[in-house]
Amino acid sequence: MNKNKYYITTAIAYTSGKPHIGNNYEIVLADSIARFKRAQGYDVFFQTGTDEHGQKIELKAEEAGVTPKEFVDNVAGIIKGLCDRLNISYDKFIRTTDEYHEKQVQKMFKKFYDQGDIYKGAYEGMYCTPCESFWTESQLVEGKCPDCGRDVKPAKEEAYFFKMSKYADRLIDHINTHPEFIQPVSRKNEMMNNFLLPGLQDLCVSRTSFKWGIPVDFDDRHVVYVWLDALTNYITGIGYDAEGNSTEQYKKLWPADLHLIGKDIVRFHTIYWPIFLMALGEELPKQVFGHPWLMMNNDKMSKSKGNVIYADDLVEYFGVDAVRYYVLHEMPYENDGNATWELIAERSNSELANVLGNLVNRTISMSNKYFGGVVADKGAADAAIDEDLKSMVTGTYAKVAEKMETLRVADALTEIFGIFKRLNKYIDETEPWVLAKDEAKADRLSTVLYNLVEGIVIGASLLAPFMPETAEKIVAQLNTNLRDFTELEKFGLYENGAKVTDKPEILFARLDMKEVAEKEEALRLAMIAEANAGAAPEEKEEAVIDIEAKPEISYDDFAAMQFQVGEIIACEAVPKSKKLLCSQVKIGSQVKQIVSGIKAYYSPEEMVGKKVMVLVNLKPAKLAGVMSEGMILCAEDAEGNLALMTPEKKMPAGAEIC
RNA sequence: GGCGAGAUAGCUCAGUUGGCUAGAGCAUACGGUUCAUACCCGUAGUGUCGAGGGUUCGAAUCCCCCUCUCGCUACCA
Repeated sequence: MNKNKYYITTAIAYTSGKPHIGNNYEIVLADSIARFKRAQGYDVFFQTGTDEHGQKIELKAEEAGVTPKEFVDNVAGIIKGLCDRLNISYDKFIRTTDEYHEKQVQKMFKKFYDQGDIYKGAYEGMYCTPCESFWTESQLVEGKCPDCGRDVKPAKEEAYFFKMSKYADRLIDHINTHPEFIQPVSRKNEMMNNFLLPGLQDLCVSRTSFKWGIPVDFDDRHVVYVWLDALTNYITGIGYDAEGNSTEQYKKLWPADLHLIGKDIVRFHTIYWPIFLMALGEELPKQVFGHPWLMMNNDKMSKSKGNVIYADDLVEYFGVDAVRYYVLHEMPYENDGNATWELIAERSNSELANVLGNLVNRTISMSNKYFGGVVADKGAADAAIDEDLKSMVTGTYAKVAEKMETLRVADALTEIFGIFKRLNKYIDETEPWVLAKDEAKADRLSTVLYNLVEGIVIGASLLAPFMPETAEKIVAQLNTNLRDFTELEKFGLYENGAKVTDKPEILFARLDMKEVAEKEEALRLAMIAEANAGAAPEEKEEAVIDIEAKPEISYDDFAAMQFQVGEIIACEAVPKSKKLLCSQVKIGSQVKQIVSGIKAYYSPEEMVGKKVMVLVNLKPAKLAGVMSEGMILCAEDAEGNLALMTPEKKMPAGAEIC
């Protein structure tokens, strides 16, 4: 055992709305690791929190008719409530609107600027409001945000940039010399191949297009943009000071031992965050683990599909530990996991109710039935059977600890349940009900029951970091306490002659699959109804779309563009591309080949015969290796749906549009 | 298009440097048992190991090629 510190963090949750179980998975995982490390004797500090700035929140607040602060206060409250329901043992809940955080972010920004890491430039491109991301035209997918698939607006703004390239070589070196830094390793390869080796782009770290953020104190038109604001929570939360007056706590805890994050933000945690830290002259975190996602029916959760699962609904129905068990045990290390109400119910029945709950119940029942609840080791051992049991039970801690060392939490749980399965088998081996019929074997029977109780106590103690409530319930029924981790390799510490409860409580009731299905269906319908009710007025509002105004142009600018009606005489999908159609377009007497990114909205068959609006004199270019000699024009709505522009009356191919 | 991962039992997956009749869990069937929440214990399976070719005494494993899936990324006028 040791007194080493262990600083673990989760990503901070964005407060634009209530998170679903897929988001909560991370914090349950972090919690089980934190609890396990604590039990091992580490001086653990576990930080989580909320990311509360940005344009999206500004807009959401406006929609809701409240101030941004009121909005995030509410959501942060919801998130804290979920943490409580999930029994999360965080030591610190940071909010990026906390005053000390905002102050330090300003100081860091200034420091970077003063030392030449941040410079002022201009950002021009397409902006996605929900993602708060700028994209170059070429990055867009079908003219939409490549991240979320939603509409983007052209925008240009003055902005501060961080010189990433300055630190790239050092980072590459660090990653190469610290193979454990990025986990799983497949993510490391992606970062190296896609970003670091080709050359890092500078990162935009400020915005002028919205106000809900931390102001840049020497240039108040700017607010600090998301990553510099959010990532730094890991140090501001424990008392970092950019002017050198960091707290003792900070000096003790930093660098973090583990940043637990979703695989979607690995890039920010393994590239930008380390570089910020290098620029601050601070050490890098020891490990970043990008965990996979929890899917619903192998599909992304969506309110309109009615398949969003919220932790509080699950906790209410299954109980907190059944939910914790499910997400911890069913999530693979590297691939996305899957969840449905049926799967959770099935797991709860087969593992929790049958294996664990029933074991505790039958053991206590027998103790009461045969010995009035008194559990005593009468020393009547059957060496062949008992020693195998004992060595299995006492050998489990080492196996579990080994799995936890590499964050194989699901495997650790499987090891622990091995104890309970082994104990069930022990009952069959010893057949207590047969022993009970023979007075001469009373001592043997007593010892058997003692061994069972002792085994359960050890198993429950190991289980405590993962299912704290259940572990407590078990030892309470056995009238004892959870065992310290230093004593898990000893067998026989249960107080000889102690008495178990005479009213065993059912730990996990068996669930009727039909009822589970009905419950799920009811929630699904309610959710769809809510989504529709919410969506209807929204659609009305979006009947009109405003896009950002472009600079005025002269008539000559306009006249330079040649628009004509084209008739599509043939069309086929571009091989090896996901979104492109290649059309042969008849314009007057000539036929041009034009490639367009509209495969998602029009099939090649339905394109043929259409009269469309074509920009004819656009410089030809190769798309996905296919020559394109113009542009077919489309209208686009807020969702990014495309519609071809066709003449309102019959017009011949080649007719000029002017 | 680039880089990477993968395809094994009905389902989820494990199979180290090639080596006995290819495994585990869940689900299924059968048997045992009755302390217990109709539970627990045991037994049994079934596999063209994605397709094809090659190296080898021997290939799920190594090489080539093909098909499909997935991740990251680029392009998408």
